[in-house]
This record gives sequence, structure tokens and C-alpha cells, in this order.
Amino acid sequence: MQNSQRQLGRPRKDPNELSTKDTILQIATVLFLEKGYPLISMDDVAQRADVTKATVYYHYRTKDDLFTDAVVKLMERITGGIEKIFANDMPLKEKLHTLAYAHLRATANMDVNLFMKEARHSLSEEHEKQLKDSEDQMYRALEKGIQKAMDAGEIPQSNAYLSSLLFMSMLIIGKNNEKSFDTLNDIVSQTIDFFWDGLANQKSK
Amino acid sequence: MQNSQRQLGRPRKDPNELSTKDTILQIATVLFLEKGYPLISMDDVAQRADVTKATVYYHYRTKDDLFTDAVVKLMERITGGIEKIFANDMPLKEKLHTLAYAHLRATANMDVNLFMKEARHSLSEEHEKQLKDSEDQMYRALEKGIQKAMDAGEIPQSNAYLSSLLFMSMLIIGKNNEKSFDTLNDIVSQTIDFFWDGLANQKSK
Amino acid sequence: MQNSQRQLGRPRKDPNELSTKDTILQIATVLFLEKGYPLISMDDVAQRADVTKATVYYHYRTKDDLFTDAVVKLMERITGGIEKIFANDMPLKEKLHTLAYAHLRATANMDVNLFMKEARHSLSEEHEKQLKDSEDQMYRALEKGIQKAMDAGEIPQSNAYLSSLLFMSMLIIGKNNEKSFDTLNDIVSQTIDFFWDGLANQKSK
Amino acid sequence: MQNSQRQLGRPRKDPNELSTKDTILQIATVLFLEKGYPLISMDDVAQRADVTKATVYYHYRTKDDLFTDAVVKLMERITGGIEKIFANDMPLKEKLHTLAYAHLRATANMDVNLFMKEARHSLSEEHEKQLKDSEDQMYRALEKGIQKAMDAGEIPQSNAYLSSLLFMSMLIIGKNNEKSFDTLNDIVSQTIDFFWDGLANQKSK
DNA sequence: TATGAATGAGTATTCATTCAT
DNA sequence: TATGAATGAATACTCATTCAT
Repeated sequence: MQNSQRQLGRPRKDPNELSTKDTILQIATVLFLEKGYPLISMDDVAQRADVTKATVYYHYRTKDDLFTDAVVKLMERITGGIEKIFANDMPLKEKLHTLAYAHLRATANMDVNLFMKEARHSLSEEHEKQLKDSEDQMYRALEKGIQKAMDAGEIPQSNAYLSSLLFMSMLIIGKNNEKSFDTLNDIVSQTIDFFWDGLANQKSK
Repeated sequence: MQNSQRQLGRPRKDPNELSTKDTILQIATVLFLEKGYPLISMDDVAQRADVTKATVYYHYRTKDDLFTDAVVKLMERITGGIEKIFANDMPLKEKLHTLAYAHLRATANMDVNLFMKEARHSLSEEHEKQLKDSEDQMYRALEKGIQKAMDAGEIPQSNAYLSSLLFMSMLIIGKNNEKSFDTLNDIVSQTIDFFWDGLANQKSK
Repeated sequence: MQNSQRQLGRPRKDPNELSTKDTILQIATVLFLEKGYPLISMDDVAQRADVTKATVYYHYRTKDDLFTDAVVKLMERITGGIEKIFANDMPLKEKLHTLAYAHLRATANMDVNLFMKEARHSLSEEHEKQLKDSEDQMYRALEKGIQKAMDAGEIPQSNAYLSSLLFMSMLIIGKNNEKSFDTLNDIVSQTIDFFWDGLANQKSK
Repeated sequence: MQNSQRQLGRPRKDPNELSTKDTILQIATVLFLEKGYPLISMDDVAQRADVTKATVYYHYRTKDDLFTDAVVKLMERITGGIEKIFANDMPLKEKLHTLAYAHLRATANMDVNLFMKEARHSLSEEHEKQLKDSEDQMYRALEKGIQKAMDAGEIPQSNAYLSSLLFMSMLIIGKNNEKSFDTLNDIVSQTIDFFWDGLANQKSK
């Protein structure tokens, strides 16, 4: 009797490489981040992934599906990163620093915010909801970290969710205006200081 | 010399109506703000302005031209608004409040940031520069107002330009998450408080 | 003052030729008749009409629109033909002969029935209704002619509408099996005879 | 020689279930009848049969093959039905009635004629011939029955083949316009009466 | 026997732009 | 000033078919 583990269908050429589906997703993520949803065509993705358009469609039923999958997985990675940082034992301000660097490096050419919003006008409600959820999860992870610091008395109690929104927002702006500053370093430091002072001086509510 | 009271050329039928060119620009601005550059076609603009596409092309050589003109003029209006507010005599915090309301109201459905960035990948360098300049002018106006407050000792000296960036950024984020808050009022108040504390506690540099 | 009759926009190259729109419609009708709705692409139409696909779309918003217009106008022509024949003064049987010939000649390669039904699965409800209506009108014209003959006592009273359906149906079948007969003449004669006897022997209802 | 009772090869798990190939054929027949050849994709068939597309291709080399097999087998079944009815001993008119009901019920959603013709433009000559043959066989079965009635003096001698074509043609039209009549019953009765009078009054040739 | 992966060629439709009046 | 006609290039998506297991 045959080993029932045997794989059906045509197998991957080289099992050590990324699967075609993963390659497509990876390339798509980069491209969407770089130029945004409407400016990237399925042809662009196919060409860069060195497969035919039909292959892209074999793995992702629609452009929406591909985009949504790309964003959701990206958000999950970012959320994971945030959680990992907050699991550490450093003081909050240092965590924020680490976070800021990690985030800015990871999303090099992109504006996650833009990324999300751009799609809103093109996606189905279901897809939009998925996006929104994954985005929200990210903010919630950050909120949780901040809240913990509030509960630990490290900073005064205030609206931790709003703080997380503002933190992300500040990072983005910094990045968009990178050229106006000497270094990424400068932006991060000054932004964090600014944010920190905002945080530190909230009247308990 | 002609009497400057006298209108040259054939006068518009109804002087209260906008010129065709202005109608087109106005409509285009609204549409671009609503959906972004790539999602609005020249046909959309033409239809909504109730002229033919050819007429749009008569007044604006390319879509880029139209978009750039729309953004630049919008930015000029916003910049003007900022300057007017800062010319007043209220305390800085109150000015920021006024500004926040005015801005959020004016840009109801839109995200200026998105608006600007979206175009970057589609526009020629020349057009991009024009956009960047007009955006910069807006930030500079805000920066100037903040700097004035620093010089007057109203708040401590720090990076006024960064502060202006952060302020705008916070407003946008707030707006995008409007649904997380009870009212526009809440967002503005909390954001301004947060920003204010960031501002107020900067160590002099 | 300019003549207000002046045509706006780019005019037809040669005003004696068919307008582009008419050319497209004519070609499309022929093609759809020959091969049916699903097998004819907008590209096919464009190529045969010697214009670009975009031009076809300039004149007809969708393939459905083009198809519907083609069918409706064809049906109108057929209906008109039927009415003209029935306006004459010959005996009914002769009219049917004339009709049969005219119809078979006009719809050379086609099966109007096929033509109509094929579309049913592809068209919107609105388009389907238009088709159905134009088809119905044709049957009604025939029905009216037959009814007149009944009222005039030329043939016994019976269901004139069913008779018109059957008449058309017989013609089509005859045509589809043309090769089994010697000549178009044979088919027409025998079919009409058959139909005639069916008509002539209906018991009054 | 093997005992013919014994099944060769691995027996099907559940002998009541259709073989995969038969399932595919059955589903395909239904789908093609419903929507016609061009509108049904191999994917549609595969999905509805709950197998993969590759499996369909394992059993049928091409879409043409599948279609042709579907039609030929359908025609064989119909032909068989006709023969069985004509083997009976009722008067011809009653046979036609029975036939009409059986046919209209069996081909519920379809127009066999349409079904056949639609394919003509897509199939190879070889396939077309097969289709034509199986269709012809059906008409011949009907023709034979009618001829027998003529020879038996039940109806006057005339072109039995034409009569069979017309009979089928009339049935179809009736079905397509079902909604214009009260019941299937009405259509059948009236159509048969009409046909019968056509038949009964042919001059001997 | 059955399947997962991949593809080349096509399909309807859109869009920025040009041109002649 | 404004327009009707025309187009080249792109866009999302589909489909019959092949291939290696």
C-alpha cells in the first residue's frame, strides 16, 4: 500500500524555495507598500514574481484577496513585533524607542496608514472589515503595552488607546518628512520625546 | 488706459456663476479628496462638472495639471486659514483648537496626507515639486505661529517645525478613527491636550 | 453670427458613408446572427468594422447594449416587413409564401430563435425585457395578419397567436435542415402546405 | 473465458453510485442543456461534479469530447424513448401526445435544437458529424413511426421526414412560449391538433 | 484513478489623451 | 470656448489545456 502521505498533484520544483504562493504574497506586499493598491496591477505582481498572471489568479481569486492577505499578514507581523517588545523588561520610553526604530525600518517605503485607507474605496465590505480588524489588533497591542505602564504607575492614567493612535501617527509623519531632518535618529528621538511629554503630563482621568 | 471698472471681452452670462474652469477645478478638488488621484478619472470630473471630457482638457492640459492645480489651491486656502488664525490675539492653545476645528471641518472626507502622497507615484517631478512646496508652505505657516509662541515665551523653545508636523499628523489620525470616539469634539480636545503637554514640556534646546 | 446649425465636434470623414455607429451595428448584427452572442467578442466586431475596440465602446456602453440594439432593430425590420406583406391584397396563403421567402432570405445564416435565447443567460433583466418585447411585437404582427384572415372567413377561427408561433418555428426548422431538401423552394412549399392544412382544418373554437 | 458474472478489476465501493466518469457526464449534460455550450466552463462541470478540473480532463480529452458525448448519449436516450412509444399499439395521434409530453418533460429547461446548433461553431468537423448523426437518428426514429402510420393507411402518404422535423419544431416553440399559455397541457393539445390537421390533409404525393 | 500547479491566449471594459471643427 | 469622435495601452479576470506526480 502506498504511503498515504504522498502529495497529490504537481509538486514544487525546488522544495527549498519559497512556495509560489508565498513568493507572490511577498512580492505583492512590497509592491503595494511602495505604490499603493490602485497603482499596482496584477500584471506587475506577476512579472515581478516571475510567474504568469494566471498563476497569480490560481492562488488568489481576486486582487482584493491578494491585497487583503498581504495587509493582514503584514499587520500580524507588526502586531507580533509590538507584543514581543512589550514583553521585555525595559522602561516604557525605551520600549517606544525600540518600537519606533523597528517600525520605521520595517515599513521602509511605506505608510501603513495610507496603505489601509487607499484600499477602502476599492474593497468589498468583507475585505474592508478584515483589514480594519487586523489594523485594530495592532493598535490594541500597543494600547495594552501603554496601559500596562499606566497600571504600573510608570506614567499617569489617561486614554491609552488614543495614545497608541497618536504614537503611530507621529511615527508616520516623521517618516514622510525624513528629508527635513538630519537623520532617522533625530526624528525618532524628538518624536518620542514629544510623545513622552504628552504622555507623562496627562491629568489622571 | 481703460476704465478699470469696465469688463473686457464677453462678460459671463451670470456673474454669480463660476467660470467653467473654476467649476471644473472645484469639482475635481472634491472628487480627488474623496477618492484619491488614481480612482478619479477625467470622465468622472467631466460628468460631475456637466461638461465634456474635451472641455476639461481644454482647460487643463493633463490630469496631472488638474490635480496639481487642485492641490496647490487647496493648500493655499488652508495656509491662508492658518495665517489668519495666528494673526489673532488669543492664547496659543486656543488658536490650536480653532485650527483643529477649522481643518477637520474643511477636509471633511479627506486625508490631505493621503491626498499628497498618492499622487507622488503618478506625477512628473515638476508637478511633485509644486505639490511639495505648497504642502511645505502650509507647514511653515504653522511652524511660524508656533515659533512666535516660543519666542514670546508662551511655550518652551523646541523644534517648531517638528511640532507642526506632529500636530497635523495627530489631527489626521484622530479623524480617521473618528468612530472610536464619541464626537469630533472629544477627539479634538483630547488630541490637543496631548499635543499641548508634549509642547509644554519640551526642554529648551 | 454663426449658423446655429453648425455641428460641434469632429465630423464624419466622408458624410456619404454610413456613420461609424451604424457600421458597427450592422457588422455586429451580422456577426451575432452568424455565431451567436457568446462567440462574438467586442474585438471581433471592432476588427470587422475596422475601428478600435475603444471606438465600439464609445458608441455602445457594453456588449449587452450593442447586442440588444442589434436584435431590437433587426426585429423591428422584420416586423415592418411582415406588416407590409399583410397590408397587401393577396390571399393569405400567398402572403405566407412571400413572408417565408423574405424571412428566409433575410436571416440567411441565422436562427432568430437561437439568437434570442442565447442571450438570455448573459443579459440583464432590462435588456432581456427589451428583447422579449421586440420579439413579441413580431409575433403579434403575424398574429394580427392571421386573425384578419380568420375574421374575413378565409380560414376557420382558432388560436391565431399559437399559429403565428408555429409558423415561425416551422420556417426555422426548415431552414436548419436545408441540406435535407433539394431547394429552399421545396422547403417553403412543403412547410407552407403543411401549415396551411393545419390552419385550414382547425375546428372553430 | 472468464465467468461473465465475475467483475474484473477493483470493484466500485458502492455499486449504486455512478462512476466518476458517469457523474461528470450527467452533470455536464444538465449544465450544457441549461446554459449552452459556450457558457459552461470545464471548471463549472468540475465544481458541480465535485472533482478537480484535471479529473474531468482525465476522462474527457477536451471540452468538445465531453460535449459531444453528452449530446450523443442524450439523443440516444430520446431516440430510444421515441422507438419505445412507437412500438406500442395505440393510434398515431395518441402516440404523438405521449411523445410530446415525454419530450417536453425530459428536456425541461432546454431546447435541443438550440443545444445542437450552438455547438456547431465551436466543434471540429468530426464532432459535428457525430452530433448531426445522433440528431438525425432521432428524427429518423420519428419519421419511421410516422411512415408506418402512413403505410397502415392511418394518415395519407406525404413527406414523413419533413413531418417529423416540423413536429419537433412545433414542440420547441410551444415550450419557449410556455408562459403565454395556460398550461403545458394547452400547448400540447393545440399543437398536436394543429400538427394533426397538417398531417391528415396532405395530398398523397 | 485523480490531482495541484501552471500557463497562453483571450474577454469585457476603462482611461488619458488627441484631433478636427 | 467647447465638443463629438476616435484611439493605444492598460486592467481585472477567465478558460481550455498541459504537466508531473
